[in-house]
Formats: sequence, C-alpha cells, structure tokens
Amino acid sequence: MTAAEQSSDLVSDADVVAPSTSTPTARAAEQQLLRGLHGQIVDNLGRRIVSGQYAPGESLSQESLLDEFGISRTVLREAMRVLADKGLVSSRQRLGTQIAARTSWRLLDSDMLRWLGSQPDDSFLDQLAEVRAIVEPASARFAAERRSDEDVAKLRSALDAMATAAANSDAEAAIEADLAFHRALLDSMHNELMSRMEIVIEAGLRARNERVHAGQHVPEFVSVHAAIVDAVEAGDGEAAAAATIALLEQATRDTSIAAD
Amino acid sequence: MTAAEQSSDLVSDADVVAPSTSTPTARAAEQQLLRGLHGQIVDNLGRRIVSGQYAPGESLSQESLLDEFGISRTVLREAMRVLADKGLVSSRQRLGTQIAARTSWRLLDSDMLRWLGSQPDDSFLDQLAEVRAIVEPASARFAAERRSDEDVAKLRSALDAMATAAANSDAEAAIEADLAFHRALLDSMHNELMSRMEIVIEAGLRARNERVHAGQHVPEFVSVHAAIVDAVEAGDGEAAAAATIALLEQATRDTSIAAD
DNA sequence: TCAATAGTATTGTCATATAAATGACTGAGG
DNA sequence: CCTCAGTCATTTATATGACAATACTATTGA
Repeated sequence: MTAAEQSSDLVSDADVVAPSTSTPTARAAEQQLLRGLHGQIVDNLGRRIVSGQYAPGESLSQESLLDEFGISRTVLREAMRVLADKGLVSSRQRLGTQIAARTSWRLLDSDMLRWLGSQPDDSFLDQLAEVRAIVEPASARFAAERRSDEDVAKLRSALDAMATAAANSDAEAAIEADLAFHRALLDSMHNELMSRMEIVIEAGLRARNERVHAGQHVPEFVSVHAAIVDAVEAGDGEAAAAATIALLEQATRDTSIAAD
Repeated sequence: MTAAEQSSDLVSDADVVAPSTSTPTARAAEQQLLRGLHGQIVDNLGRRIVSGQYAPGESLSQESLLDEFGISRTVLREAMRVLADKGLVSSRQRLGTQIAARTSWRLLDSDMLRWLGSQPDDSFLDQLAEVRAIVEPASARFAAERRSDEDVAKLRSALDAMATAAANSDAEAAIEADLAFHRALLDSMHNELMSRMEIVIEAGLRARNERVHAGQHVPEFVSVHAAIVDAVEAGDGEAAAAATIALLEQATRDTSIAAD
C-alpha cells in the first residue's frame, strides 16, 4: 500500500478524521492539535476515550489501530505518546496499550477540556462553572490592585467588541469578545498561572454556547461586564470581585432558564 | 552504531540523562515521565527550554539533537510531539523546530510546574502560593458542605501521618503526608477539576521544600491542619475557609523567615 | 504441587527511504 | 534596477521492516 492510498483511506473513513463535531468557533483551538496526521489521531482517540467508548483498563492493541486508521507505526506511536502524556493511556510491553483510570487523566489541559466539554453530560459543565466561580472573582480582586493602563485598555476594547457584536447579533463575535474580556481580566492579575486558567473559562464558554444557541443577549450583558472594568480601573478589589460574582450568577441563571 | 552502543552513549553523557537535579521526594512524580527513552529526552529538553537555555524563536535542528543524544529519529520525534503538546516547541518543515513564546506554554501541567519550580527564580514560587491562596480556601468551603465520612477519614489519616512524621523528624514522610492532606481536602469538594489542582499544590510544596530544608516543623503545624478538618467535619464552610487561609499564611511566614 | 524454563505476543527502538513544505536563490523580462 | 515566476536546497513528516526487550503463559521436570 502506498502512502497516497493510505491517506485516502484515512480521509474516506469519515468517522476517523471528521474535524470534530464542535462548532466553528472551536476551530481555532483545534488548529494547534490537528496540525499533522498524528494530531488527527490524537483528537480522534482522545474523544473516544473521554466519551467512554473504551473502558478503563481495556487494552487497545496498536496493531489493530494501525489497521483501522491505515497509518504508519511512527504516526501512531507519536499519537500514543501524546495521549500517554495526557494521562489517557499507558503503554507497556507485552501488556499492550491500556486505557488509564479516569483519576489519572490530566484534566487541566485544553484538549481534554474541549473533549470533555463536548460530551452530552452536563455535570462537567457544572464543575467548570464552579471553578470559574472560584477563580474569576479572586482574579478580579487582584486585578483591581495591579492592573496597568494597558490592562484597562484591553478590557475596554473587549467590552467594545462585545457591544458591537450584540448590536449586530453576531453570536460568533460575541463569544470571541467574551473570551477576550475574561482573558484580559485574568491577565490583569499578572500571574502567569492564573492567566493559563483561561483554558477552563474557554471550555466553559464554548460548552455553554454549544448548548444554548440563543437568548444570552440579555440587555444587561454588556453593562454587567462594564461594572467589572469600572471597579478594576478604580482599584476597588471588593467591588470588582462582587461584580464578577454577579456576572457569573447571571450567566448561570440564563443557562438554566434556557435549559428549561 | 549498534543499539547497545547508543544507549551507553546516552548514559555516559551525564548532563544528558541525569535523572534531574530535584530531591528524591520528586522521584515519584518523575517516574511517569521518565518511563522510556523518549521520556528522558522530554525531561531533558523541557528543563533546558524552561530554564531559558534556548531563546524563544530559536531553531533546534533535529539533526543536531540526534547527534547530541545519540538516539533514533523515532525517539526524538516522540519527544518533540510531547514537547509540542506542552506548547514548548513548534516544528515546521524547512523552518526547523522552534522554541515557542512563553505565552503559549501550557503551564497547568505537572511536568511544566515541576520544571519551573526547580528554577532558581523565586517569583514563580510566589505565583504558586497565590494560586493556592485562591484555590484552597474556596475548596475547603465547598468541602465542608459536601464531605462524606470517607473524606473526613482520609483527612484524619493524613493528619496522623503528619503527626508521626513530625515526631520522627522525617522530612520526607512529612511532605508526603502534607500532600496527602491537601489532596484529600481538594477531593472532598467532589469536583474533578478542583482535584486536579493538586498539581499546583504539589509543585508549591516540593519547590518550597527544596529551598527550606528545615525549620518547618513548628509545633502548631499539625494543629493548624487539624483545625481545617474539624471545620470541614462540622460542616462549617466559613471556619474551614478561615482555617485554610490561616494555614497558608503561616506557611508563607515560615518560608520568608527561613529565607532570611 | 511447584518451580524453572521455553514460548509467544506486544510494545520499544532503530535505520533508512521517500514525501512534502517552504524559504532562498536565480534569472528572465520589464 | 526592480519584479516575479520558477527552481533548488533544507528540514521536518511519514512510511516501513527489522530486531530488541519485556512480561505473561504454558509446559516440563522434579
């Protein structure tokens, strides 16, 4: 079998390399992972494992995966290494490649969060919201004490984009602006680790967006965000935290209403 | 060159596969990563990049790395895939493999945190402490509302181990018990994502331990932890959060005293 | 029954060959 | 001298087959 035939095998089997079932908004996040053949395999197997299609402890013979995907050993091994790094599988000689127990999955990984977020189970969404409720108000409080003028400018810029998107009813742009806002808020704390918590926020926003496809354009949407910026700019940590809590509570309320 | 000669190349070059410079306590964390030849390469290159030995944007020819390590393409490629997944490098044809900008590093990864924590720079330690100060009190508050009897049992068990370690002046056991305690506390919140925040706590504990090799056995050490368990068991979220804040503040105080 | 051992299946590693991508160069044409 | 299309060279991407290492399984011998 030639290389050309193999890759056509892969492409022809829609279930194997389908770019994923997520919305177009998530494409950017996937681009990094999907770079290259191995990335497609990682994405595909990652989704399968996370969705419970394989049971923990189950053995995944590499040989059969080679047959199924029609790829070379090299590519499969690269994919397995990445999956092992995420704690999803564990390969040992003679024993085969086994699905790891869920407790060893490294959930604080943007790919893992994306895969889990697109699961039909809503309980993960609640967990994401809880983490946001812990992280974001605290972040806003620190941000109020540390924000630079540039930080404030970024927040206002995101706010403008949000207003524009709302005016145009552009759901796509609204999500991007929302994300940019929360990223800017985290960044204003000037703590690298907290900035990386964006992966949780992004997963939460996108997962919610996949579920409630409308109705989140309530009138107060922009003004509630604006209240956070005002408090941060004024250096009022208490008010910033309170405004962030109010925002998250409103978002939760909107989501549960939409779910009815 | 035969396989045997190659692996001896690797072993003979002490700088290349030295199991790392961290304390024996960190060995467990490394075991997963160091499984296999590729894992050693990942660890080695990861440390180099994180330590700033390579500048962002700098090109890392795979060919020269093959020469340096004396390994096969397969192994190097697997290592590169894992590093790329962690956001440390980005490989493109013709351009070579380039060191990625720090902003794209995925810091919420146990390996990254371990590498960064063993850097001489103390500012990262401060950031770890800030995250703990945000995450742990909130986690304790939720834990008080949700803890099962089993959760309390685990907390008390860790507490006992802590007391025993203190009595025996066993620093190694003390750290493990401390870690077990904080893991149990996070688990008591019954939120998978929060449980995974253990990687931040572990990195913080181990990094601090590498710096202050003594003196943290202050008498109140166990009792301050016990106060958290009591509050959690009693279902008093407010007290649990307060006790956790007190614990973290004391730890920070001890560390800064030791640093003088 | 048990212990040592040979067999066997599976991943781990290596070496080499070919494909693909892309920046750099070159030369013709204006 | 400048522009641009085409070609080239370099580097990673992928494929493939061979052999090594490992650990479970079954068998053999006492």
